[in-house]
Amino acid sequence: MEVRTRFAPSPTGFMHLGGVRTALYAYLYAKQNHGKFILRIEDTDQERYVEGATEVIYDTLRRCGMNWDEGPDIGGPCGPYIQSERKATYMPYAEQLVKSGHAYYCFCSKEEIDQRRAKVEAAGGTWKYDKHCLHLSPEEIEEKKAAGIPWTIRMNAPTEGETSYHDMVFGDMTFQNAEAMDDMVLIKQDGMPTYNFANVIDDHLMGITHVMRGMEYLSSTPRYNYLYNALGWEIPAYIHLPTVMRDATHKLSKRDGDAYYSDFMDKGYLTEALINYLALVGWNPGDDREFFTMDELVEAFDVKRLSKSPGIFDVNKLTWFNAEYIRRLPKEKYLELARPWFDQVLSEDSTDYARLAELMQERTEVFNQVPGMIRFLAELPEYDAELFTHKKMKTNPAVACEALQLVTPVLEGIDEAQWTEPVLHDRLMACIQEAGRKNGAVLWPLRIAISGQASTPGGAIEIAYLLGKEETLRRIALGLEKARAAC
RNA sequence: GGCCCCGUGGUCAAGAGGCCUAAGACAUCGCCCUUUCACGGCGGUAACUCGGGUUCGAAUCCCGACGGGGUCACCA
Repeated sequence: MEVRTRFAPSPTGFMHLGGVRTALYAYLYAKQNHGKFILRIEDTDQERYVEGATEVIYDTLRRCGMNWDEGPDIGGPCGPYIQSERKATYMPYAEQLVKSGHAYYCFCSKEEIDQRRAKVEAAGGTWKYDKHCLHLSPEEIEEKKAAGIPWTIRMNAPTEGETSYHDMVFGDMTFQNAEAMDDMVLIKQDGMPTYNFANVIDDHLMGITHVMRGMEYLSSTPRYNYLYNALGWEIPAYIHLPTVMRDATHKLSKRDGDAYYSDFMDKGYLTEALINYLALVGWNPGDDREFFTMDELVEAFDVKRLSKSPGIFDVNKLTWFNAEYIRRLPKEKYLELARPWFDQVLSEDSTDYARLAELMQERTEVFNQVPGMIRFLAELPEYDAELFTHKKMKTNPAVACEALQLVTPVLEGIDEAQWTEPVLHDRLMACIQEAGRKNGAVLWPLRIAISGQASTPGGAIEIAYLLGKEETLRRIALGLEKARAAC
């Protein structure tokens, strides 16, 4: 039988990383079994409708390389793939369940239920819908409906016995019906199905063979199975996934500002790196491989190697992956991606972007660090003369003074048109040798003077080249003053 | 609180009774390379939650405790 998995997000406007990972595993499982990956939008909660939210889902999935075989935009044999457009398909099944005694009309208002609930809880009990409307006669039901009293349809949950099912990750699960089941609402007052109901109906109608979802559904699965059985449908295989956590005690959540796919894209993470990392939170290939393309993941993925315990999302490791992916980028691609970040503080008219990109590529972990790393090129930062002191280079302000004086005429003597790294290198090295100095003793102060900071992308020569003759000389003069004042 | 799940270093994790004086990766620390930083190379610190069993032998099996998470909506 063909494997069919689905990703069924609700359109909230953002793609949660936990959701991205769930989608990823569902995609991988389908593809490695040469099956179909289906996208379904679960928007039965009309109050939560968000403009443009489905586009966010499409866009994210596409950029991640998870192309769906059936979905709202491309259609398919089981459409429509948006639940709000399927409204009419759910009611008949609900009515069928009413007829067979597995469900019933309920006319209780929210307020009435709240009251009864409060009473039970005040008495120290645990509330569960009390089947108040279960035994309404057909006449009573018609009367109430005719009177315009809003109604819902509730599942008539069994109060005894137990339900068992098998999960491909967690193994065999057994629940006492009295504990795990309740008369959950199937059809809401607005006529829309609840998630619980629509999910079951659609998964069946769309031929989903393997249901992948977060482990928070582990304990509600008996209720879904009850529905499948009541409808006479085959229960799908279940693959519940461990939670992605922020730390040991908190889930990744929007409050951290680090839970959404877009958060990471905005910061300058690469989708490939994110996917690669995410795949490894909760799953591992069983060997030491860490780098995977999507195709390699499809090949290597194995449900049996899915973890049961929650995984903490480690930004450190993600960042390392990102840096690795950035280093492996072709030069041109790097420049293309870095350009907007360069533009934040520099202009291509005055800076050799291509060269800057070469220098920056191996130092970039996340693109949002780039502006801060190159800002000194646009403007010499305030710095302390103490920066001229470096024990290993054996420099201090006094040494810097001499070094800068030594170097000034040499640089002044270089023609504007000759201001290239090779020329800079040769002239500088020649004069250093002639003066009998150590490279570091001259180049360290030079770099400090022209950059104003201890750490820069590239050494004195590269920085001088990037800055150009005029600016380099200007900064050296400034540095000289500063060094002098400090001796 | 009831029910369910989980428990190897700071993090991801290998480990499915002896191969474990417990792998690898990230992070961290030190050294080397180097005109800084980074990259790279080398090395170090660091873990089987605890307590009982079972067994000749347990990180691996069982029980309990403890810890953490999940779930108990007309939200998904």
